[in-house]
Amino acid sequence: MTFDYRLKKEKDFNLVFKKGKRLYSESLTVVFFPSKQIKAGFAVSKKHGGSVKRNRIKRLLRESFRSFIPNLGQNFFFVFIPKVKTDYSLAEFKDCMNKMFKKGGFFN
RNA sequence: UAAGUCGGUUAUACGGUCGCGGGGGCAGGGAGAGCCUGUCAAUGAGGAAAGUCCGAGCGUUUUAGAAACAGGGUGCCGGAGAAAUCCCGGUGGAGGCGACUUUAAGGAAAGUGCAACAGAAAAUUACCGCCUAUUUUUUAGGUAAGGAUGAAAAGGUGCGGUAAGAGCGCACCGCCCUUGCGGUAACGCGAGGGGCUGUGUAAACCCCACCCGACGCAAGAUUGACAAACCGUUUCACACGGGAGUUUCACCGAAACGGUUUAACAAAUAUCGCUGGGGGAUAACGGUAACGUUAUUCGUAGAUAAAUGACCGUACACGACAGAACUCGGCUUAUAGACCGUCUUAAAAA
RNA sequence: GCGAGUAUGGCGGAAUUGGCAGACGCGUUAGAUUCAGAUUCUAAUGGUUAACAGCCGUACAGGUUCAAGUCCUGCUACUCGCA
Repeated sequence: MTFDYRLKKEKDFNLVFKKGKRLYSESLTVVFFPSKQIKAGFAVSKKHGGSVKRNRIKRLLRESFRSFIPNLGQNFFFVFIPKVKTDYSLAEFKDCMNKMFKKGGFFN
């Protein structure tokens, strides 16, 4: 997942959180808002654990989002919020993302 | 062999595919600029990166300069080091059969405070008791052995002594003074003398000695407008203001006018600070050691919503604690498993 | 990243200089009042125990002291400030 696909600025985050819509699944919440580009950000708080755990979660989320980029037709800002659990796995995140993208109709 | 003691090392390894961070080479595009694209081979978290408990560099504040007070810190001796409350070696105390561990360890005879309850009394004490005289139950005197209270009761134990007792006398121990020897020193070992009122607490205030200005990379710097900085000229003045505890001293003047500086971007990192530094590894020499000196060699993260992941294969001990955010030296805390060495005790054998 | 603070019953919140920990309020439980309930009144209320005594107990682990919620050190959790 390259530099261009990342959501960075605080303005953008605030925009998405204030005006965006939400979808829920077992281990993920996604907030999205239409825009010019596809960009994704990840909100992982201290509730999820120490810095090692938090980095691990972000890596897994980035990896799973990367696999969906070619299939996404419309341009949106996404913010993913994982739910607090003891264990996380890539397959679980991929599954949840797939479900939510189908629900929202983001695929081509 | 068992139980222990102290110290050290390591922190999954190798290969393949996709992906990420910061650079580099090559090729192409472009007037030009890492401005864009492609490609190649390298490279990319720790022993604690953590806590932020100390110290230092570095930055800003007047170049942090002088003195006094306030505030804070440290406190056996010697050494190492840029420095430190750390580190190394020793001394005394405490614990352990021992290897060894541990220790904020100056001053209570400068002064002040506190010592609840209990007890007669908590610092020049006398309730019961004991003894003597008077007397028959008091009064006066002597005394601090015994009782009782307490965490602590006025050197301890024994013998002598006495009306009863008491360092009143003696012996041993403790304390203080003098002194000899050893040690750089803390101190140790010994000799002589003194009968030797004076509790504990300074991690209570405090005294003594030594040290410390404050704030921190979210420090701070650069680029636009308002403005600011610098330079020059003129005028005014010795007052006011300027340091993030206070006072005094030192130091720095103020205003007006003229000139010079100004590519883009406007973001809570656009650029700098931002990584070569008291660096690491190996060897030799000096030192008990911390460490020092010399030689050789290595080139080693620099992000900013913030880089290490996914999948597959092989091996085994089946992988703990855990993620750089200016840098370095210590401390403290978390930590699976494996390996190496040191010494001690007990048992057995020789 | 840097700096500062707080922690005491079920909850809020006291405890002067170190000297009997849990004042006070709320809640809970039991009893009384009532036909019943509310209100009111009384009692109990940290743990261990059937109960008493004793022991333990101020986030946790040590230290100083005769004695620690209080002083010192470490550590954990939470809160606040700084562009």
